[in-house]
Amino acid sequence: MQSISPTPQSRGAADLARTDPRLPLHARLREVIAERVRSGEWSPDQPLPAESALVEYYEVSLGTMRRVFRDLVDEGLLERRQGTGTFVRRASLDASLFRFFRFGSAGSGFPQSRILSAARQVSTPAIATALGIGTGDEVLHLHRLRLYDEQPVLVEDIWLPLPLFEPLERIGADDLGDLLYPTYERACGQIVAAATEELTIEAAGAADALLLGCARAEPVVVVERVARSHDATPLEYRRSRGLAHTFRYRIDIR
Amino acid sequence: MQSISPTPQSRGAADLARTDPRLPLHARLREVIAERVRSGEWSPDQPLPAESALVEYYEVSLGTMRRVFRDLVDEGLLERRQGTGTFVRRASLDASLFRFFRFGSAGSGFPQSRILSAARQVSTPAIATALGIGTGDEVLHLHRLRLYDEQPVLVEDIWLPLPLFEPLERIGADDLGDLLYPTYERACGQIVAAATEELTIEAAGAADALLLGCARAEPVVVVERVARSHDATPLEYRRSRGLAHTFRYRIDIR
DNA sequence: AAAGAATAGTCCTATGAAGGACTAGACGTC
DNA sequence: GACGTCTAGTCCTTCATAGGACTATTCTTT
Repeated sequence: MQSISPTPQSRGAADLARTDPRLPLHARLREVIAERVRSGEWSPDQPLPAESALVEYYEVSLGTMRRVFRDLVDEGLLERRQGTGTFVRRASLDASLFRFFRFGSAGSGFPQSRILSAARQVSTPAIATALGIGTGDEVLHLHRLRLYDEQPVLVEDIWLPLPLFEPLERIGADDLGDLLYPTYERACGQIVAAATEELTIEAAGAADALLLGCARAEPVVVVERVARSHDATPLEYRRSRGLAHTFRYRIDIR
Repeated sequence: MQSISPTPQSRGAADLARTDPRLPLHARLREVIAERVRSGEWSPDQPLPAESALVEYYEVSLGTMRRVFRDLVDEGLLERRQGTGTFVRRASLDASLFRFFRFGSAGSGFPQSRILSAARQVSTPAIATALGIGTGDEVLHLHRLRLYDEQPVLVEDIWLPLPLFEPLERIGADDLGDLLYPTYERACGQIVAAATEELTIEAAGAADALLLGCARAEPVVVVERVARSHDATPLEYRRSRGLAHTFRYRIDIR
């Protein structure tokens, strides 16, 4: 007599069976889906399969499936549009540095960015730590000035790990555009999904003082950012400096 | 023949009927419950009625009720403990200012606070705006120094609207304790549920320089906080200053 | 008294089913 | 071509039901 097959019927149920059975089903399914998202299986322009399709594939109820999606939306991994579909979330952090600084003519002005230099460089320990690579590994270094209404506002150094961002070298510095993150995605297929920022206050160095048009040793706010992909790989290390007296940051707690 | 009563059966359903019927049921019920929480109907120590009881009272399904609770937990209004109950959330922001500043000996040291003065004062326009009262209305003003390992770290001015916080005047300045928010609750029945903070950078004034032990005009970080109750009434306006070179703030985006 | 077992009350997980709301594209009419 | 209508496909709402997990208390036993 042949033994009844103990294996699940669908491919999806098999994937689920591999997760920790002590966890609730929705938590297990969440990890399975999150893993597929992080692996880059779906681009931000293609919708994920419909919830009804996934319900069949994983053999769970609609309620469970929707719970999973809601958690992943809260987590910032996905976004849903009624009538349209479920999409991998594409972050929009590029202009966000400006939220730290205030300017004379709010609204009327326009932001601009000027690449001052772009060159290969050997990574220092600080850069290597931030990007999770080895000290001495080659990185791409961009030096950039950001303006608002023709006024210099931010000085930025940007470091990018190198095999990954090689395509950028073939783009002229003038063609990188004002927004870098869409360029990363277009040229290198890298999607920035999250970032950590650290704010400190220092005295302006000679070079920065010149660019920002202030006295030496004037206080500047330093924003250090590490941007990451969905799977938490560091993609970019950025150090931005702006005049302290234009700094203003607002935060709502709970 | 008597007309069949068109009114809902339960008191809860009647409350629901008064909300905007174009909204989904869970959104309407959320507002009804949020209003009851904000009105102070339940203290943070008493559990709300069980979800099963509310399901009967409002004549909705368990799924809808749980959706409402989940939204309110996400909003920071409630917290739930399995097996125990659902409670109004009590915020714990008091020590949080320290998260903006770093210190030499992390961990080992202990925070301390010293009230320098406590007195009635007539509110300036800035104070009145922050607290949503009239310019010239009386407020209670606390001047406070916060230390870490005996080292002065923060200078604080705190203003409290006055009929409300009168009980504090009867407490000796020395008995206010290191943590003010629990004292607000105990003495005045006011629960701090949320806050807005704004960070800017200024030059130290003479008095602050003396207290912080730094040179005049040295850069300081100013944290302006407006703390609010669940129903968004401003409870406290606070202006804290700390040395800029000890400042470090970390933020995770998405 | 102390340790363990039963219990009542709470929130949590999961399913199945029915219908509604919203969007984008195809189609036809004017 | 411009404008509506239709339609298939998506996510969204709501209900009813069943059982499990967790906590605090009471009761029993030792």
